[in-house]
Amino acid sequence: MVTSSTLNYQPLYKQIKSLILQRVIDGIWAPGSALPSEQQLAKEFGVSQGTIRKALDEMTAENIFVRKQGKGTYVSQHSANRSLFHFFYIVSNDGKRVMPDSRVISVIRSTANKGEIERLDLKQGEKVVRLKRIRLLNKKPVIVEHISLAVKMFSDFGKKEDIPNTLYELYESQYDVRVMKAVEKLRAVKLKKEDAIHLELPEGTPVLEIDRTAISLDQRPVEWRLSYIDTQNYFYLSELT
Amino acid sequence: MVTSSTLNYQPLYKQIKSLILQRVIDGIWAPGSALPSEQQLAKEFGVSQGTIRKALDEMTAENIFVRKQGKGTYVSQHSANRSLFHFFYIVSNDGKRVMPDSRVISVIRSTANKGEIERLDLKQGEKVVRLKRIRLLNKKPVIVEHISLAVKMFSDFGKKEDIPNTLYELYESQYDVRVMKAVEKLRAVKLKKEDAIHLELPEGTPVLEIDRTAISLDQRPVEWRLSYIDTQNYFYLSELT
DNA sequence: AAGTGGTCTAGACCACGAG
DNA sequence: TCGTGGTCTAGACCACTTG
Repeated sequence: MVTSSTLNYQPLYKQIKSLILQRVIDGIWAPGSALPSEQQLAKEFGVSQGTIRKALDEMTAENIFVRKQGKGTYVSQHSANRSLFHFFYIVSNDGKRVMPDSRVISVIRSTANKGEIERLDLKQGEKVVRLKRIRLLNKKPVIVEHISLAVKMFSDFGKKEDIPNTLYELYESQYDVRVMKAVEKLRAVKLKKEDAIHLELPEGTPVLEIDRTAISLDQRPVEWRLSYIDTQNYFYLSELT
Repeated sequence: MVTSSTLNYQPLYKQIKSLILQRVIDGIWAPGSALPSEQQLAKEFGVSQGTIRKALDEMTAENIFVRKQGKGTYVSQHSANRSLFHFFYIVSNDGKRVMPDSRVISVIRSTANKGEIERLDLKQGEKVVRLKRIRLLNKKPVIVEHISLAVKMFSDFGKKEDIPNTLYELYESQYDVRVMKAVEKLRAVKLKKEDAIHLELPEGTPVLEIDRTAISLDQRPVEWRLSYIDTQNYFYLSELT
């Protein structure tokens, strides 16, 4: 008899991986907290320490966990450092990373437009929150951001809490949504009149447009962010391997 | 007695890794050829198969090797697919990857200018080869590239052989230089007059500038490439994790 | 069937951090 | 000194490729 086992074959450590991932998604281990030790997990799942290790190794490579030798394995959280720098690729001309500041221009609620429906995987008529803000580097406006979120995921966004500099931390702490990945499409465009005011530049100046969709741990689109960047003194850094 | 062993500590598999890397750099295993099996390497280096495996695992992650289950481990080469796509992040508006064609405009030799000295780590007065070419997507010019190479590394570049579409393959096959990494700085700028002619666009059109330095296996800068891209119908794709 | 990479185990020991 | 992650081994077996 031909079994389907050969088709369904998944290495043990991959299976362990999804079991562990599910726990993270379910919030059984909070971001920042330590996991049980490898030995404990091995005992619990009934596999060897090496197998647990291989699962955790892969998840650490995916930035789901952080390991600290001699201490333990931790559920990674978007620390200020990480959310600013790991997803923030704007660098000053001398190559140094810079800490951006931000100022909110507006927060409005509306019905999703075509771009939002597409990128956030919404249905016609669903509601969104739109946040417009500028980001400053060395006190000068450099980026205008247009951010869209689905209301169903972020119902009271901007109503009760202040909007912090690093949004991904807020999504995680207040809405239990963890951004793990982002896809960016870059192009050069002419600065629009409405954005020109905020960047204090003439209309038509070439700016870098970044069309970013942020994806959560469970593969759902979380945020659509359209940024316009003045790259006269800063650039976007990309390292390819 | 306090030994320095604790300071010099390097895991066995790291040591094995550098021994193996040296062989690749020395060309003892040609690109595309198969390595000895893990068991053979283990025997040769006097370690266990698992240790060899860990070394090869890391090097595979670094794109130095390619593994094929049931067949062997191979020294990776820049196949057309890889050099086009792995270092080529321009995608059409519908998200599909496109195969660029290229047309050489000029090849000249000169003394290195300031930018070249800096990026290629040259001394004042050293010679460079400059290649200017356009790249076409669907028969239309989309990219102008200004490429600079150190003459000392690529002495007869452009003299005897035709210049192929995929330069990194040429560097590898003719000059024994393997590009393993590239750093790109992106910004939006106004199209210059000299480039405008080639892209068939008005002077001043916003274009994406990519300032790329390619780095070899042994960490030396190999190539400086300044590209200007018309992003009206194409964009630059960046995936962050 | 033979050979290769891929997985898994059980157990040992090392380096690191904290008490 | 203890507990944690990190390394290493020897040996077994599985899945994939080729003859």
